[in-house]
Amino acid sequence: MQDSPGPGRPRSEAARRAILSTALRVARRDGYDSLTMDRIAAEAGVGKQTIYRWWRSKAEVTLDALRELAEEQIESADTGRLAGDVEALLSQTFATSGTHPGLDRVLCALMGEAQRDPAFATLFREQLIEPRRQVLEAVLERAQQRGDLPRSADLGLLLDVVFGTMWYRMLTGIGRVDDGLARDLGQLVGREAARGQEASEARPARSRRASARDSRRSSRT
Amino acid sequence: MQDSPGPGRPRSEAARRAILSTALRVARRDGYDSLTMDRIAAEAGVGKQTIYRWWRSKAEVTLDALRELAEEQIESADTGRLAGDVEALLSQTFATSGTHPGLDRVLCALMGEAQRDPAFATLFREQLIEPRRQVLEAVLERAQQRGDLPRSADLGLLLDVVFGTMWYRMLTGIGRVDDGLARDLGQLVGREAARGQEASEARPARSRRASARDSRRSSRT
Amino acid sequence: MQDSPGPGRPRSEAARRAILSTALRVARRDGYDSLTMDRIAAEAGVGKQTIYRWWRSKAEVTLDALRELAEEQIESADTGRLAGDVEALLSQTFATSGTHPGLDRVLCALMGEAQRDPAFATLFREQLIEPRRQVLEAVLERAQQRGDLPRSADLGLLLDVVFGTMWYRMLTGIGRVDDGLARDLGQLVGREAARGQEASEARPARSRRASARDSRRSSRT
Amino acid sequence: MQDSPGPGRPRSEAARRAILSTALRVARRDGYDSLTMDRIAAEAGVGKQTIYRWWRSKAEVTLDALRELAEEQIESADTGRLAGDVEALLSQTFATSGTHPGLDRVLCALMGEAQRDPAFATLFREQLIEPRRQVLEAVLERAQQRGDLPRSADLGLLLDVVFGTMWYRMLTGIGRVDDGLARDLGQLVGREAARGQEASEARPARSRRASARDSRRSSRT
DNA sequence: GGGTAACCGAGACGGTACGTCCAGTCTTCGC
DNA sequence: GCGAAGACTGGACGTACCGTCTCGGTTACCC
Repeated sequence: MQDSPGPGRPRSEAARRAILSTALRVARRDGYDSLTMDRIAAEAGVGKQTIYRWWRSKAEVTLDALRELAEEQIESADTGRLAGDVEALLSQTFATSGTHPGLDRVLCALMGEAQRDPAFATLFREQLIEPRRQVLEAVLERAQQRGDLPRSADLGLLLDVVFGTMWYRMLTGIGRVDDGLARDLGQLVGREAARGQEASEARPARSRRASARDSRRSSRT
Repeated sequence: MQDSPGPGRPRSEAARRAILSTALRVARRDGYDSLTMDRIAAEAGVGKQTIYRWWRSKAEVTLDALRELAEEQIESADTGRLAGDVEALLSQTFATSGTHPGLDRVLCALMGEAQRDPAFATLFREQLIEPRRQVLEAVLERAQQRGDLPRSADLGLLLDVVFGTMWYRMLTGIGRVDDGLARDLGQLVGREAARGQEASEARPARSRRASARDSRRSSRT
Repeated sequence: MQDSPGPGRPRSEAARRAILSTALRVARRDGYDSLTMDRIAAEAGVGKQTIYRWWRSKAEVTLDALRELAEEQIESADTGRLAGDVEALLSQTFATSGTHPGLDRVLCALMGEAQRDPAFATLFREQLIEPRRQVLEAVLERAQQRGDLPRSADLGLLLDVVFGTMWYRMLTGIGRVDDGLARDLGQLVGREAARGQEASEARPARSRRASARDSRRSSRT
Repeated sequence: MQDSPGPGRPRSEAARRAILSTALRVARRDGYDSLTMDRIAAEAGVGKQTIYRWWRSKAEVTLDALRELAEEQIESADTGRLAGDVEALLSQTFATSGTHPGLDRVLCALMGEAQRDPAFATLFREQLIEPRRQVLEAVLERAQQRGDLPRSADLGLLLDVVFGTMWYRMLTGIGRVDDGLARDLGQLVGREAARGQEASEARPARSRRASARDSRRSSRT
């Protein structure tokens, strides 16, 4: 089962890289809205068809570029305390935007695109939203195993709260997305954990979904 | 200080209403993306210039229509308990989307537009985001006066958390935005209040911004 | 049979003059194409309705302005010789364009408008084309009475040739419309007169239309 | 020196033909004024951009269509006599309008457009006006070589007179443009030739421009 | 001297065409 | 078969004018 390239010219890695880097560069420098397929093609020295052969829209190109850029980083620290872990994780996430000016705006633009194109919305969720959730979820589950967080805690809700607050500030421009927010959210999660533990003693461990990966059904209907 | 109409033909109220209702109807029925200036004009029986005379984009038209629709509702209940008040408020907010199918998608689309057009972003924040924040802020301040919520609480953060979670679920499609979420968030705020009270006893009442209207500086830098 | 103005506010002479002078001024300065009804109204300090009440189009306004301007001049000299009379008349006509820069271009623009609007074409012919023809026709008829031009001469054709050459040069920009042309055309008419006299002796005075006012039927079908 | 097509998709000949024929058909049937870019695009089944890629205005499209239509015809007869040659040439030219109803109106409309758009005026002169002049000029030069027309004759003036009279009648609607006119103008030119010959004997052969192609300087200043 | 009627300015109205931009597809040649 | 180049259809955009309308207000006459 070797991946025989089959007949014909193989895909050009150079073109692929040129497209991705051009898309990200233009989007960061001039704003995502001034990014057009024609412009990517022109600036990357590439035919438009070559782009359409591998991606369905400029949103997917940008997402791909972003995903590649972010592939390195997702690493969760282990400070021993839940609040500290969360804070460290968020702080690290926010730092990326700091070192890459304009990246946060591109991120917001993609969230905007996800509202217009359902196909892209799925991709966006799978490749950008979910991976982050899983990292934080891992941190929370580790806390559960340590006993810092009761088994009954609604992990999905906590994920939504943490990432929701972050996205809300980015999207609306209300409030900064910085280390202060990382600390605030870390402490909030920490307090919820403590509170949850008391609750778990009071209430006899109501069964909750172990995984928060799909929190679509996490709320009571 | 009457509003003298000035010279010239007065603005047509009929055209204004036709434009707003057409925009909202089309956006809800066929999706915000199939809403075009040409189509609003055609279906409202109106010249395009008449739209551009009073609004700058279809986003502003839709926002105006939405604002008018929402003008009635913002009423905060008073259940006597903070968690109950928050839950009631959110529940009521979510109900609007329930009774107006497609409205949530329009809302998300507008949040998307706000990412592309800074001028619209400002309008969107001022006319849709901030009014909701103020209603919830009033609830929180009432709780502070009742003593249910310590003076030291960071109201801005609480607002961000509550609305952030709601928007995050709407925008990503992860998790429902229903009465379950209203309850969860109400309880979370309630717990934060209790926790804050203990904290306020421990820490000697660090000065915090009284108003959370501008939470832009609410995080420690 | 006095022209009792009847009831109601009388027409504003000030507005009429402002409209005509504005139209001519703008058309001469910025070109006829940058003349719009809105602009006339704005620069003349007049409501658009006031223009439409008295004229049907900007072409008619301009024609009116032009007609008023030209009302003074049409005066035919009498040099005693046909060629001299024609040359003097044309020379005088061309001089008007010389002293009023941009006027020739406006004239050409009106000829252009006459191609698009049949109603205006009639007006244009009656108020600008025909009056000039009649002046020249009078000169020719005077020559006939003097015996300088045979009765059998086709006056209509001569009028067409003289004015046609002038208009052709103005419209195409080929060749100058100046005193040289006036002399050339004067001499040409003079020669035709002489030639016609010989012909009239040879051919036994075929009946020709006395008036060239309507040369529509002047050619043999 | 072959015309290598270069890279990229070659221009669509089908689209080019569809555009030209649609433009001419609509202009002839419904009048040049009801010809719009949108309509050409729609009826030709073509994107608007494709029209704008190759032409600058509907005037240029129509001119191109007209030019293609006229490419066949310009053929000068040789009757042996100057008057006959001119008459034959004009008669043939007028016949084109006869066999293609509405074509004369389109021609007049283009002359009108030339008054509004200097860029088009140049094109119009080069591609429609000048070619006709050159055919007649060739006839006149042939006459000069035969000795029917004196070397001293002002060819430019004769061209202006002949075409000027024709255009004047078309544009103003005064007088027919038919075989009668062709005969009248032929005879007029014939008489001028004879007259010129006498003059050339009297006056000692004043130097005149050999070519009348550019009669811009043909008149004495 | 109060009606009445036609005028006046201002400017919003429905509508048509414009010329541009971009999306997504198609068609050529060359590697 | 992939890739660069670039022309293609299609559709929305935002602007410019047109010719009409609807205000408040003015100016004459005529009873």
